[in-house]
Amino acid sequence: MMRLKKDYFAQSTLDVAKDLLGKELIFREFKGFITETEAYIGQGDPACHAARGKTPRTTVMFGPAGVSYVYFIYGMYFCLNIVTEADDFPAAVLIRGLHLSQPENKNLNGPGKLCKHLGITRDHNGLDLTTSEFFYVQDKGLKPGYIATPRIGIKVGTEKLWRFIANEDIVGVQS
DNA sequence: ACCCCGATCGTA
DNA sequence: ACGATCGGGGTT
Repeated sequence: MMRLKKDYFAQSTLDVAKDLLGKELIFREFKGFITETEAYIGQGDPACHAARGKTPRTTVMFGPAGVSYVYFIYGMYFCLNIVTEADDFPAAVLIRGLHLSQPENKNLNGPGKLCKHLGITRDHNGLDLTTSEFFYVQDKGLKPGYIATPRIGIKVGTEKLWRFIANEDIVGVQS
């Protein structure tokens, strides 16, 4: 079975964020390899939305691993995360880049652009990627190398190198 | 009820 | 470097 299940997402967030590079994300008719991720861990990470406890928005991050966390930002964009770790341990991996292979060959760099292109909105918050028929992640055997950098767009937690970018030569052109 | 500002992006 | 655009969440 290639599809990633709950045990996979329930691992440490940093491990999942790195390992998701090169995995294939499926959303409806769209299919593509994950090229960039960021880790957010509620405990000790002030940049994480869940850092100051459970709120209506962050509730899904406190729930089971493998569930989508989609949030609205800057009045016009949505960003897709996948919840990680054990129940009641708030953490998630932000999907920042996707190299689409279907239905077109296109590189989607940036979480806002990615969601806009795929049509991911608040309606897709809280979906279980380990059971959904149209929204899931699978392992196609790709294991790209990567680099780690500070995360983008945050003002706290910038010392952590929790952004992971797959090597271009394996999964396609970055930017 | 109010107000500040953000896990972004396109344009300058 | 900056503006667009609006919901979340802390504060009053």
